[in-house]
Formats: sequence, C-alpha cells, structure tokens
Amino acid sequence: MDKTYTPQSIESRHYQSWEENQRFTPSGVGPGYSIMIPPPNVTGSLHMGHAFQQTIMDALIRYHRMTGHNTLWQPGTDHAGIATQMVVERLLATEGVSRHDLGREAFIDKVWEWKKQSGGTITQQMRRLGDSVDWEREVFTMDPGHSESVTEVFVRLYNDGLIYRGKRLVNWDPKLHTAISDLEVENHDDKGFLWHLKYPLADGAKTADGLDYLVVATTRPETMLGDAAVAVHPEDPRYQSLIGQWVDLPLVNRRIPIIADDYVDQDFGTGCVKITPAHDFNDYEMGKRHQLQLINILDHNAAVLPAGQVFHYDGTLLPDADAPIPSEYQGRDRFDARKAIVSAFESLSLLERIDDHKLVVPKGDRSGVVIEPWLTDQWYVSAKTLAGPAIKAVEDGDIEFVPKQWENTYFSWMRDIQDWCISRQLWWGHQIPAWYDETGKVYVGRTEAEVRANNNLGDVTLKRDDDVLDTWFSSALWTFSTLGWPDDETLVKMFHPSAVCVTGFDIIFFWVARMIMMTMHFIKNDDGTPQVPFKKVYVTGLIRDEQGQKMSKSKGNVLDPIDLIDGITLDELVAKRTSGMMQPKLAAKIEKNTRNAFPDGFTESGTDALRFTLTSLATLGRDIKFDIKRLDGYRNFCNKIWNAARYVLQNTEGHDCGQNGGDVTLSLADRWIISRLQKLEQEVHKHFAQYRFDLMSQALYEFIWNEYCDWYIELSKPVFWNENSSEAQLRGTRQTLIRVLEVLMRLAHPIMPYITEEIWLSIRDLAGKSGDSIMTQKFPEADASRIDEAAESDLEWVKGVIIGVRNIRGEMNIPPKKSLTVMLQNGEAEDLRRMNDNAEFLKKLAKLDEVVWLDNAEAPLSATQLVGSMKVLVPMAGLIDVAAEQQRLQREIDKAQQEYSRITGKLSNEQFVSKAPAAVVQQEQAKADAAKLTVETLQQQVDELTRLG
RNA sequence: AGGACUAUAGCUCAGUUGGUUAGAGCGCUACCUUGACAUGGUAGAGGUCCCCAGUUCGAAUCUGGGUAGUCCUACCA
Repeated sequence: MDKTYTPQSIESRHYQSWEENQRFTPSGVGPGYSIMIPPPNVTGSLHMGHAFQQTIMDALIRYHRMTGHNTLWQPGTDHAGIATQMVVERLLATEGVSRHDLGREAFIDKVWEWKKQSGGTITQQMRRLGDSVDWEREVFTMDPGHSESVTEVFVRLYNDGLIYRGKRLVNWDPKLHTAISDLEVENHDDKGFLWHLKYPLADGAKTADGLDYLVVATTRPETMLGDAAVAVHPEDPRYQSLIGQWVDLPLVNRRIPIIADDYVDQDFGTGCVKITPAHDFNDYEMGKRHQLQLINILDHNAAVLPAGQVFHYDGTLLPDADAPIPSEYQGRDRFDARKAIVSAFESLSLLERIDDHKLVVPKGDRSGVVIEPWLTDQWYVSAKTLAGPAIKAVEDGDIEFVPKQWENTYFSWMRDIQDWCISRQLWWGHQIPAWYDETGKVYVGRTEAEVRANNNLGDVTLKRDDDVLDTWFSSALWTFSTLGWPDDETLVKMFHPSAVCVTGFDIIFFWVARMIMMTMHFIKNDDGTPQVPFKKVYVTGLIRDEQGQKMSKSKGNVLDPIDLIDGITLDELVAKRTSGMMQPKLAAKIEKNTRNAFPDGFTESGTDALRFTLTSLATLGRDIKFDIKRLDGYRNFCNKIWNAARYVLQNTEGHDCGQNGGDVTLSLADRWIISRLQKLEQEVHKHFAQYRFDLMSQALYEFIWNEYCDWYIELSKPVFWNENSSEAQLRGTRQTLIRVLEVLMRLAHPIMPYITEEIWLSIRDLAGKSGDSIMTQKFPEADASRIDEAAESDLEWVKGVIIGVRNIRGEMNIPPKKSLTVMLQNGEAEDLRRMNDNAEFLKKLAKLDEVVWLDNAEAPLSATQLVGSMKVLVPMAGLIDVAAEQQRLQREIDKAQQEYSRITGKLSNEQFVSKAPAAVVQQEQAKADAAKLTVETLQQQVDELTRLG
C-alpha cells in the first residue's frame, strides 16, 4: 500500500471493475429488495441534495446486497418538461432562434440532441459517487417503454372516468404559455396597492347614504373590463335596497348586477366586491352560483383582447353576448392596461383613493412571472377518488414515513386534494393520446388506429391533441413502469413494492403522493388489494449552505459534489459559480461571498469522505447546514483508516496469521476488541433498520479511531515487540488484528465503498477470506458468544491505569520520553491479578520502567490518580512540585465532595428512597460510596504529601 | 389564518422508554516529529441544555404559556 491515502488513484479503478463485472446486477437469489431512484432532471447536474440521497440509497442497497437480498437499484432520469424545454429554448435564443421558428418536430429533435449531450453528466456524476445502480436497466422517462406506460395509464384512467377534459380557470403562465398545477405556483408576499374605484349606480338608484355610486376595492384594476357583477353581503344593512339593482360599469359601458353572496366580508373595505369570474378563482365559484357571465378579457400573453369573450360555465361561447373593450386598452399588456385604466378612472373622478396593500402574488415556479387565472380547455385527473386508498395505505401503516411527522403533511394535503390539471401547452413531453374530429368531439385511445377502430371512424379527419402531460404524471408511474409494466410483470412480481423511497420533503406532494395514488390504482396484490409503490418513505432534510441558505444557482452558493471529491481552486470555483447567470449583476456579490467562505477553495477529499460526511449528517431533522469542516474531518478519518491498514499489513504480511490453523492464544486486548466488535455489529444492523445513518457513522468512527486505532493497535505492539511472545500469542494477535480490520471494512463498506474495497482486497488472503470483491461478501453478523464482559472490564482497568499515569504526566509536565516507575497501592486481589496479567501493556503504553505492587508498604512521596479505590502512584523524586500536586488533588477532592453532597442530599430525601426504583437508589448509593472513597483517599494522600514533604 | 419544525460548548450537531459527572467533530490551550498516521499523538479548558410555570422523588427529555427563527398550506377583493 502507498504511504499516503490518495482517493483518486483507487476510486475510478474499482468502479470500473464493479461495473465490468456486473456487480450491480440483481443476484437473482434471495428475497427481493429494490429502490427506485428519484429520477433527476436529465438536462441538469447533480447537486448536494442528490449526493446526499443517493449516498443513503447506495448504503441501503449495498447493505442489503451483502445481507443476501436480490437487490435492484433502478436508475434513470426524468425528461422534466418545462425545465428542459426552457433550457433548450434559452440555448436556441443565443443563436437568435425561437422554437416557433423551428417548428415542433425540429425543436423536439433539438431537445433530444441536448439530452444526449447532457444526460451523460448525471450518469458520470453517479459513477463518481459510487452508486451501485443497475446501469443495464437505466430508464429515461421519454423512452418508448415508459411512454407506453404513460399512454396506457392515461387511457385506462379516462375509461375509468378519472380523467376528464374541461374549460376551467387554470393557473396560466403568460411567459411559458402553459397551464401549470397548483403546486407549481409559488405564493410570494408582496407590497401592492388597493385601488378604490367608484362604480356609478344605474337607473338613479342611491345608497343608504344617498350616494349614487358604489366603491369597490381591487388589487387588479385591469380586470374590471371583465367584471360581471358587484357583490355585497346579503345581510349588509348598507346595501339591502341595492341587491338586484345594477351598476353602470365605467369605461366599457356595460350594466352589471348587484348580487348578494355571503362570501363577501362586510368588514373588508367598503363591503362591495367586484366579481370577475373569468379571472379569479373565488369569483369563478361565485359566478357559477349566480350564473354570471364569464368574460375573458386576456389573451395567452395576458394582454388585453380586442373584445371580451363571453362563455357559459359548460365552456361554450355565448356568441350573442357582448363585452366590448375600448380601443385604447386593446392589445396592451395587463400591467400596462392597469396603469391606463387607473388614470382613466382618475380623470373621470371615479378613483376614490389608493391604499398601500400587502398581498400575496402567485408566481410560476419556473418562469417567475405573475400567474394569471385564465379560462382554457385542460385535462384533469379526479384526484379525490385516487386519494382514498392512498390515504388509507398510510393510515394503516402499509406505507410508513420516516420521520413519522411527515405523515401529517401528507394527510393534510391528501384530505383536501383538488383535481389535478395534467395538460401542459408544451412540446417536450408525452403527447396526450386524444384525437378530435372536425366537430371537436374527443376520442381517447392508445393510438390513432385504435381510436378509429373502436369508434368506427373510417377515414374521418382526426387531429391529435397538441398538449403534453405534466412531467409528474409520468414520474408518478416510476416504480412500476420501470419494471416493465404493462407488457411484462415478471419483475413487478419480483421487485414491487420497492423497499423505500428516499426523497426530500419538498416533493412529497409533487411526487410521493401521486406515485402512491397511481400505483395503488394500477398495481394489485395477489389478493386483489391495491399495492403500494414502497413500504417506507425516508424523508431527508434539505442541504443548505454554510449560512443556512437554500442552495440555488441564482444565489451562487451551490456546491457540486464532484468539486468536493476532486477539489477545486478558488478561482475555478468562482468562475463556475458566476458563469451562465441569468442576472450577471449578482456576479460580483457571489464572487465576494465565495472568496470569503472558501478562501482556499476545496482540497481533494475523495468520494468516501464525502459519503461519510453526508451519512453523518443524516439525522432525522429538517435542514442540514453543510459545514465543509466536517468533510475535512472525515477525510482525515479515511487517512486514519488507510494508515491503520498499513500498520496491520506491516505486521501480518509474510507472517502466520492463523489462516491455516495452528495454536492461537488471545491476549486480553484481543478478547476485548473482539467483544467490542460484536457490539458494534449489532449496533450497525440496528441503525440500518432505523435509518439512523448518523448514529451508524458515529459508531463506526468511534470504534475505528478510538478503540481500534487508539487502543487496540497500541496494545498489539507490546505483543509483537516482546521477544518472549509465544508463536501462539503472535498468531493470536496477528489474526485478531487482521480479522477485526477485515470485518470493519465490510461494516463500513456501504458508506465508504472505495477505501474498504481497496483495503479488503489487500488483506483478504491474510484474513482467510476469498472472493473478488468486498461487494459480494456477507455483511458481518454479531456472535453473542464472543461478547466477553470480563475482558471488557479488565481492559477498562488497564486503560484506567494508563490514563491515570498520562494524566499525571500531562498535568505535571513530565516529558513523555521520561520513563517512570509506578506503584499501585490500596488495591484488592482483583487489582493485583489485573496488574500481573497486564504488566507488559501498562509498561509499554504508559512508558513505565516497572509497576510495583505495594501491599502495606509505605509509599514514597508521589502524585496520585485513583482507579476505583486503588491508588496509582507516580513517585515524585524531583519530578513533581509538591504544592502543585496538592493543589491538583484538592481540585479533585472538591469535585468529588460536591458530587458526594449532591447524591447524599438525594439519598436523604425519603420521597426519593421510597418512590424511585430500587435499582436507581442502589446506583446512587454506590455513586455516593465511590465519591466518598475518592474524597477520603485523596485527602489521605494530601496529608501524606504534607507529612513527607 | 392554520399547521409543522428548530432552539444543547465559540461553530456544526447527537442525546432512544424521564435517573449521565450532559456528549462528538471542528476550533481553542499546553506539550510531543517514539519505527501506521503531524490528514498525527497525549493531556486540558469550555455549557444558566432559549425563558417562565407545572407534573414528578427526580426534567435537556413530559405538559402549558412565552420569546426567537425556519418552513409548509391557505388566503378577503
């Protein structure tokens, strides 16, 4: 092995070998265990969140592979309709070409081209991360197989009456020219205005106050062009007499009725509300109740139409109805029209006042522009029906969220679920399998031929629906469509339901909930009951930057996991973060922040260190602030492992490690580390079962560094370097040294695949193992018979003495090189036995010349530490300042005295003694006794120093 | 408006069913280049567990209230 740990030189080598040897392919043996990767957007690249989730998935997959499961990790990427289309359009825009210039087919060809080029980025990143996904089964959501599933699901849902088409208000994105679902709308708090407009009463009517107008308040004055009524509360005394009367709508000269509806809040503004059913969701509902006219005044750009279009609620145009729009507003953008309309009201003295107003503005999550409620024909999924079983599955525990509290989030959304608008006016995506004849009648089928055949259409002209489906409609089928549904269900039987869905809380609604609904509708258990897509949902926190900010490209604080693995200079990092920005103005700020946060860029850490860092952060909380210091620490940990392995090899290679039998004598240290190892194995299994990757990492770190390296390796040295060691003793320690390391490599492999493979291959033979890769080895199982409590407490005693001596050295500034004589006094028979058994360990690790047992003999002037009741004495003879030692002892005495008083106080409380469990009382009593003994013994020692000194 | 979550060492975080002297890493202090490792070793300093009240023999942990912060959902023109 090389002297230094260089991750880059081992990582690519092993990944390539795993892939070439098809180690990621399901074994075909054992119970099925599968995870379907949340498919990343094909045109993007993986960020820290992906690295985090994929590390967890890979750890689970590798663990289950090693515990004998038939394991499949299904990879793939998502076509991400809007996002991808935008990326490609932006690319085209740099050449001055729009998608309309190209036409639909040519544009889609361009997208495929881009996908081909960019899709490799993600798969390359996944390989670098060590993901053991089954590449042979990789799926892209626009692949023919997946597309076929999408069509099949659409057709079946349509036939089941769960998909319908209708003209309704939708969230319209006037920039992207498509409908989007509720979930894709982000509500932003914003400061705006409340315009108070006067609407003159018709036919000479007057208000209770004698005014000849009503005042309505609005945040969107331009919508008045489409007003259909003014509403008041039915019990509002101010307007009782006006209900059923009319107002003359200014500018457009239409009469609109005054209606009563208890939706109106009497206390807000004037208590009068203008109703625009075609441009507001609440108004739409009210309009429906009162059969008001639906007057659309905007086009797909959210610019004002030449004339209002009046619809009925069944979506048909009312050709006779008239909603004229004055020419000065026609064709003007909504915000432009707003200004013009406000000033028109002002010049007509119809603008009462303008108030500042805080409001919530809906914006498209992709485009960022203000969403317009707009009347269009769209396809919907009746979500309520599908939601029923999906809710029940979680209620019944067929699906469990980890952590559990996310179930509430899920329930609250599912129980109030709205119909899902699934059509998108895009070109990139799964085109809706619906055809229209010349009368506009719709036919749904898998293909045009099927539609014609099923409906006896002969050679009637049919036109396919232009729209595509919401990307999430397709990804909702992910768990079963990737397994070959509907053509071949062999793999569905083998791998479905998947074991766990590892994802972020931000897509519980988008994806998790919809997967559950769709899967349960289409996939059934043998007994005919709906089958869930996965049994667990492991919800991870979001990875935030070092300040706790969400990572985003526009903030310039994203981290590319590969940069952490390979390292990157500050200049390169700055360049990366400031390139291709939507708002180049921010570049200077980003550069400054970056230089400030990472003045040295990143040094190479390797995949294993990154993965270990990510798992150690995987607590069951919400947010994770990514602290680069943690990564540094775990890179050092990898280095520690590397060097420990070097030590092990140096002392085992070319020696007899008992691979071929032979007598073996185990030292106390050997028995101790073996015992500790069994407990570690138990712990790791437990943490996997409970998804506590943080505790698992911590347990491994703790064991490897603080037990194996700090103590066990050090304790092996006295055996190896003692010329009196027997062949059996040497063999025993070599064997333990190598075998414990070998087990540790298997235990750590799911988290740190590369370094464990590298080391495992070098020590395999010495450890008496065979096989081509650690990946296919059995995961360690604890052997309870090897737990040795006696060895553990003996070794604790040994450590206690050594630490006691080191403490005296440290506190008294005795040079580490200086050999000491140590005396043990006031001990019991057990202490004597332990001393005799472990003299070599003590001498070597505490750097002692000798250890002397004092029966009743008087001790010389000494510094003292206690191990239980036994005194560990370091004779002072010129080494130690008496006063200093007395002071040090006094501090210890004070501490113990405090402890003693605290506990005796507790014990003298009758309530405590009578009500607390006997074991607790006993334990407290023991603690009190120990503290008392400490005080007495140390006090005695202080007196002794006074007497002798 | 409703709901969820968070608050523990200078920083980033653990702390299971109430019983610890409240832990880890990083950082800090002192000492140490001994033959796995200075990406290291040894020893150490550092905490009003956000505040108040309650339950209990006993509260970082349970309950109620408050403060601060984060997030989700909904939204009155």
